[in-house]
Amino acid sequence: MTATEDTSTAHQKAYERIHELILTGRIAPGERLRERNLGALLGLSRTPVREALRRLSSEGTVRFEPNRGVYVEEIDRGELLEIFDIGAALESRCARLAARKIGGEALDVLQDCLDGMTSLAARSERNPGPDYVKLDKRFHSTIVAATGNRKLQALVEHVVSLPVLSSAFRQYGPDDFRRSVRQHGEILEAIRSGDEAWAEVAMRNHILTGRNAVVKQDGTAED
Amino acid sequence: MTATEDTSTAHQKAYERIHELILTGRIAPGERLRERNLGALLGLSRTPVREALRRLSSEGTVRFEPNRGVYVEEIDRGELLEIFDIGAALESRCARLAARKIGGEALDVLQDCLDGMTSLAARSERNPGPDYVKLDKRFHSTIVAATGNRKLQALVEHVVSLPVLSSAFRQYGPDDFRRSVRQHGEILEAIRSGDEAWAEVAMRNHILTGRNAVVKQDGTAED
DNA sequence: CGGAACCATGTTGTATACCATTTGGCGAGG
DNA sequence: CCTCGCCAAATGGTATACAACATGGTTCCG
Repeated sequence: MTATEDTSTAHQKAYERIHELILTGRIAPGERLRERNLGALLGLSRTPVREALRRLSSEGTVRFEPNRGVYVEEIDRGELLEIFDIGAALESRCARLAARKIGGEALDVLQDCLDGMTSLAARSERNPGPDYVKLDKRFHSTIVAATGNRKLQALVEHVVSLPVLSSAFRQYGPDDFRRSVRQHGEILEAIRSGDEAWAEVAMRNHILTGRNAVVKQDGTAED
Repeated sequence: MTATEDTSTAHQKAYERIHELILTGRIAPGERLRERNLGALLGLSRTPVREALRRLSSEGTVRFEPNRGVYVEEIDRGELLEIFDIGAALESRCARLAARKIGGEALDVLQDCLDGMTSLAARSERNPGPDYVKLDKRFHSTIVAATGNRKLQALVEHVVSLPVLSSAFRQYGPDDFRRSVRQHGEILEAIRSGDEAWAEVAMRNHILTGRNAVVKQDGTAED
């Protein structure tokens, strides 16, 4: 394990695995999720699986149809771009607040994430894989947490979960990942120096880069 | 029942009731929520209660501490104001999109909500009560749903759930409610006419009015 | 031959049971 | 008298069991 993930509880594990399955496309949009099935796959009972699905439902990633099952929520390009815009607004705001309020401990975490992402992006010729995504996630989460606003944290966690990661996962090439790492470095530097305006803009730049990647993959290209 | 609420499922009922208990302050911030307790109170087993708590947790309203229980999330004035700003940004954006995309059916729903709120606000000398809040919620939900963006819908649902309602509930007087009704009328008119800029501004005006109410109750005044 | 009702099967929704962990109190020992 | 450790009760975490609903196939009737 590269990231120190809290897989102590079953539902947490279920959430992470299912989320990953959806983001990586192993479970396609519109596809049905059978609770018993997932439970068997993860070696768990239906209960924690259901809790994970509730959470995913609350985040808008899946959809409960009463007595008729759970389905992966479809999302079209327009929606995704819209969400990127919102994510850019929210996260840049968080970066600004973080630059003002962040403490040394959180800065260390950010540095660790950055180091991890750097080595992953440098080492592999291909996509860095799930570990990279976890670090990316953690980096952003740490910044949002540094704002001290828990509700805001929950919010960004949701809006970020899908677009940033799904886009990153899908069609980023090695160069894209390296650029992403560089941008994370800029964000960290800006926050560390306490430059609110820079932090805000660096984050916005980062998110909109991801958005652009989605724009460019114009939907005609299949894997 | 004034609003056509979907209380068919137990967890839905649990969610609404618990949410209401928290918003109305019957359960105080920081207080512990015991699952068996709530189950007994609502006439349900722990399972749907737990699912409701998971959802509330995902929304940032409560906090799960592993093996140590669920607690109502505390929120200070600064956080709340911050959230209002975000809510203003998100909802005004939704209003703009809704003005472009909304259909006749959704407009009817909005009109119904407005009518209901009007009569509730006019009739009672005191605060209109929970029914008003449900209509308010439904009004906003309908607008967000009209954007056609499910992820965005989930997002706004979360950000709105606490601030708009809790503030409205707590210290609005009859005049405040009447003004709120008038603003809803403006929003509906703007959306119906398809005037995106107006819709956006009308919504922002509405949210920031609520924010101002929070600012004014300066924390020194007790009930 | 076509359609509708019924039944079998599978899946979700909810309740209950069991296990792990925490917590508060009591008693023994310093 | 204070402290440490053990024990019991309570509570959360997970698994399982049961009930309600949806679905697809089959059969019976028109």
